[in-house]
Amino acid sequence: MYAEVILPLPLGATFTYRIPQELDGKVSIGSRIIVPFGRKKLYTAIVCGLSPIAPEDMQIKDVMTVLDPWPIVRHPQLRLWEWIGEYYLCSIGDVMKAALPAGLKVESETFVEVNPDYEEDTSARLTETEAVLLQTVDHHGRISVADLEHRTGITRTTQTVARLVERCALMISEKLVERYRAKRETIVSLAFPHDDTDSMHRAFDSVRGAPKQEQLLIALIDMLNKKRHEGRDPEVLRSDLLTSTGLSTAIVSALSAKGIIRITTREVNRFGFTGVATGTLPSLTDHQAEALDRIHLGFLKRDVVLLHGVTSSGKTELYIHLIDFVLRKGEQALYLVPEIALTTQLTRRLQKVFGDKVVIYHSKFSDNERVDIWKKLLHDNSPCVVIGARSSLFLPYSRLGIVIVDEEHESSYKQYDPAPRYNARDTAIVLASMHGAKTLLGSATPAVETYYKALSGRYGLVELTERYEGARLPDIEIIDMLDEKKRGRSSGSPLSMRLLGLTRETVDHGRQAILFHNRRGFAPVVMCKQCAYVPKCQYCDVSLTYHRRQDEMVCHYCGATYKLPTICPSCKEPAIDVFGYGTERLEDIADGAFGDAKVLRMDLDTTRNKDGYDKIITDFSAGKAQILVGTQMVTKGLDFAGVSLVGVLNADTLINFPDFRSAERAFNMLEQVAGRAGRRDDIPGRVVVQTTRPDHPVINFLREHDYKGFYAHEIEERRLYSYPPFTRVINIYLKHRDLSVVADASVRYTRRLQELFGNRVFGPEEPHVSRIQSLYIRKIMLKIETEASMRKVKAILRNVYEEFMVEKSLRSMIVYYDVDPN
DNA sequence: AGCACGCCGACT
DNA sequence: GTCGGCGTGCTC
Repeated sequence: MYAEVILPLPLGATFTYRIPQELDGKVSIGSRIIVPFGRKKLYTAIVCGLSPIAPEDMQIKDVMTVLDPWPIVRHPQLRLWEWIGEYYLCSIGDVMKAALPAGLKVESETFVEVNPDYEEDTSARLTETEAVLLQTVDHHGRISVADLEHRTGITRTTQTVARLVERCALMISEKLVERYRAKRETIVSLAFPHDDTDSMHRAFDSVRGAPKQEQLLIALIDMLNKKRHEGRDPEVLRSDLLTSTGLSTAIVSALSAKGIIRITTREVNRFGFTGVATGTLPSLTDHQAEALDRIHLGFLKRDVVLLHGVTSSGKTELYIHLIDFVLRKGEQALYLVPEIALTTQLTRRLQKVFGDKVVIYHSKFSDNERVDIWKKLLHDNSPCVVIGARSSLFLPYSRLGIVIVDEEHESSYKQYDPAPRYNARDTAIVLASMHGAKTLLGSATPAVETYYKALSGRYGLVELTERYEGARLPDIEIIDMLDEKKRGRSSGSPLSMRLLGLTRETVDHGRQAILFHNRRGFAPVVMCKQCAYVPKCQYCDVSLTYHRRQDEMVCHYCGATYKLPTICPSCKEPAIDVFGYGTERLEDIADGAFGDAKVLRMDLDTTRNKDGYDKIITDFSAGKAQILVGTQMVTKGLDFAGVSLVGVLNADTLINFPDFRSAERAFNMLEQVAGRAGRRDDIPGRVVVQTTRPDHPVINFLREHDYKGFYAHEIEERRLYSYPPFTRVINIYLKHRDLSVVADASVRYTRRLQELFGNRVFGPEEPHVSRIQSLYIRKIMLKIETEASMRKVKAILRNVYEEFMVEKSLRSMIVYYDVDPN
């Protein structure tokens, strides 16, 4: 038999391997196997097909190992992988890379060791590099090539190592590096039945004169009796035994060696939910109950229903009821959230109702944890609800009943880099349909595309217009910053007098304020006051942001850091200064301006580690701070009861974004932040938006919280300029290290596409950041009618690509697609 | 994506 | 000659 195989590489094709006799019958579709690929590398591959026929004119290698006794990828998953590859124009290997947690993708590494039979041949002396390498290997024993290069600082060892192997000095081998480790616990129990008094006496006799062993034995018997008394299994965790006695593992081993106790280990899962599930569902208001009925009705006719509910209208309660409904049918539910960050508050809520049926899955989990969850879903068919970010689409569901996509409009559902550049919301709908399941999209500000589909009848539509317990939407006050400047009041401060006053008032009343600003770091502009020189990133063609905490300039695209120059590299004057405001500086200003009010900051820099985000949220909701300064992050579905003021410092940065989604993005984001104010009816919320464009449509609709008005306005713009949902956009990116090569190639590429697609092609455009990590970029945009056949479009795109890639000078040009871009 | 191979220029 | 840099082609 022959296995068709997917490799985790960006290669278009699948590959065929022979299944050797000894593995006969052990390989099925979805199996995880190890195969040799290329000269020496070993990779994890997933079997996607089996055939008795060998492909012709090809040397076929053998499958090396079958890693698991059963397939680890289910059929519907493989179909989803294929769909993503097709639709988002990337290789299935790219999809596999994103889908499998790293712990399931073992790879080989090359190791070298000294040949024990090697004797120095004095007639042919070693070169210096050879000698250094040999010496290092000798010193370290078996060492990986990567490690060797790291230690010696020699970059190209392969040639040298090859020569040393030829001279029989070194031996090389490929070793599989297994990353996954199951969590194990060590259990201690008596080696004999507890009522066997003879053995018991003998045991105590044998520890006489060893007080610590005796102490441990007594403690163990104590704990075991207690467990037995409580009707639980008579076994004790070694860690519990050690902490309660303060003794070391050596004592445990000694008792084990004497045959008194038995030590066993077992795998445990990492889902340590220990709380108690109340199992009671939240009660629903009349409005909510009605909406729930309408959702159920909607699902009778449609596979997708949009729940359009204003902020604080209690969408989560409805989700919980829907999940419960599905779990009762014995099916699984997937609850997608746009940011990992959102999960904490939500998880607690769901766990209270569903207890250990709640499974959390996102990228900040360790790899081992993710593998555990994968395996749990693979073997355990009992109903559960998975809460997760977009990667949780890839888990091995067996009987999915519903997918809920919360905040479906969120742009973070779209993966931008690396491939697969998929939208989790749209992929969720496909996944659900593969399982015969339903999809519920929920949002206060649905994406224009989604609302359009709902209005045109492709999706069901259920609206929830009442805010929880009648709480009013906050009043929105627009502050014209040009006006403010004219009156000379702001004097360069990022806070208008009005916002300053309101914040002070809020703090004085013992309430909380959120200040939203879309720029992190201390100062977004570094410039020479003398000659206007602006330092840029050497790889990315963007100006740098000054971060004061680390006292360095940071490139927000690639993360490169630079020292702040003391003298201007251009005019040699000591006139370098920083300008503008980022969240770091805002935190400073707020700290100084509001007396003893405590200020917290939430942005990428303060939430780097796993718990950073949690800590800020817990502290702020516990009232440990009065002011929260932050970027985007503060807009995302957080529930702070004490917040009565939200300030948006610069709405212009949102409005002025130069792409077709900027108005939508700005409206959603502003409406979202506004929703953070006055979550309780006893504290009226107030929102202050500072802008230099108070008459912009986005601002006008925002003032009235008028989503439908905004939609009606925006959909006309989209129709007028043929943007989604009336067309499908595909962006084509060309990258090359040489500016003249991309510049020229992109013009010709566009021209060629125009011959085939006519006026559906736009560009080439030099993107905002026209160079990232030393590669120059050009963008070509394609607007295709939604009814057009994607298959044909894809075929044409592939042909054009092939046409250009035969040119020698373009071989090293990178071409990739972004389908349905943000 | 890796990795080898081949060509080129620099160093000794 | 040796070493490192870089472009090119191939992987069942």
